[in-house]
Amino acid sequence: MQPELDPHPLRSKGFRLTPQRLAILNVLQEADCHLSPVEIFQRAEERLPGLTEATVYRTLDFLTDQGLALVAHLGSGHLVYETARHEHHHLVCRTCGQTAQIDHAVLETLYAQFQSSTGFEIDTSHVVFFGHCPACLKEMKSKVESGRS
Amino acid sequence: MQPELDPHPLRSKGFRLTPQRLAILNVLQEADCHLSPVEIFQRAEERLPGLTEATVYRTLDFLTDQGLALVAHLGSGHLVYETARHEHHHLVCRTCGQTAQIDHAVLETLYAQFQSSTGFEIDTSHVVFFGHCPACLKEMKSKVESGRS
DNA sequence: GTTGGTGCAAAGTGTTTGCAACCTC
DNA sequence: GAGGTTGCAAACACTTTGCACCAAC
Repeated sequence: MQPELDPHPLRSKGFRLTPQRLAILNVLQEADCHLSPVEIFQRAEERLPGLTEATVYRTLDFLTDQGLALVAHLGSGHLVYETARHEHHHLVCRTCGQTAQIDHAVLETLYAQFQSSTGFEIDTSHVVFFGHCPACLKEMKSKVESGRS
Repeated sequence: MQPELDPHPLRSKGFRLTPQRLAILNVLQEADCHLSPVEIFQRAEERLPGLTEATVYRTLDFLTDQGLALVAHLGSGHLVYETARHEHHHLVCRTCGQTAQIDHAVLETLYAQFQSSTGFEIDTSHVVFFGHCPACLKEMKSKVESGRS
């Protein structure tokens, strides 16, 4: 049964299993949320002193190519990465940056609609919405109130 | 009747109406699509020689704050801007970068669902989806075909 | 005339790259 | 041992900032 037990898809694809790649994968899996390259570097460097940022960038790129990591644009124009393990989506507050997760099921119907109207197939593994969180909404509305009459 | 005819919301808010701001606003409105800061700089600089990139960045930021421009993350981790005039959304191909527009109506139902489940109010002015365009999809599928059996 | 806005140039940030040494296979 | 990976350091692209001058009000 050994061959099927191989825990590292990288090996089976012919890539080398380096401490750097393992450290970064572990960071992503343990964080279980989106992290910026710098955050990933900091956490991985704790486990693997001597790790460099260049390697983090290269590895994140590599892991994304191999389907082991997902990349998204959560705001501020920069990229964030997360493990490819779980199927969920993000809702980001434009005002405070707070994020909420969206259940995958909610989007399924919508995907079908998009696909039939545009031919595009939505990347089911990760979608990001921008909006305003309840707290910021409240604040914005109170400003409007005080503004009129 | 003059006061009510003022065509520039900036003036009425107490901001100055400079050639730079007008040029950049015009570029956004005429492009009628998303542009990167560099593209905006290039186009605006044709109309207003001497314009600098620093001013473009400052102005885009300013216009976004004032609600006259919208900012979005369309891929590659960088920001793009567009006029706040029209209500549409983007679908970006992760493979080739091609974009499609999505009708606003399609999303309205979804927004309601999100709002009730998370309390977030989706930014109705701009949403971006990532996926794969028909052409790239076809290519990806043919690769899978050739890969198996 | 005031004060906000711009140009200029420099610095800052995040990311990529070339190359020799290294380590996984 | 061979070749894929990494560390190092430099280069790179994009964006922001300080300050003096200018122009819109």
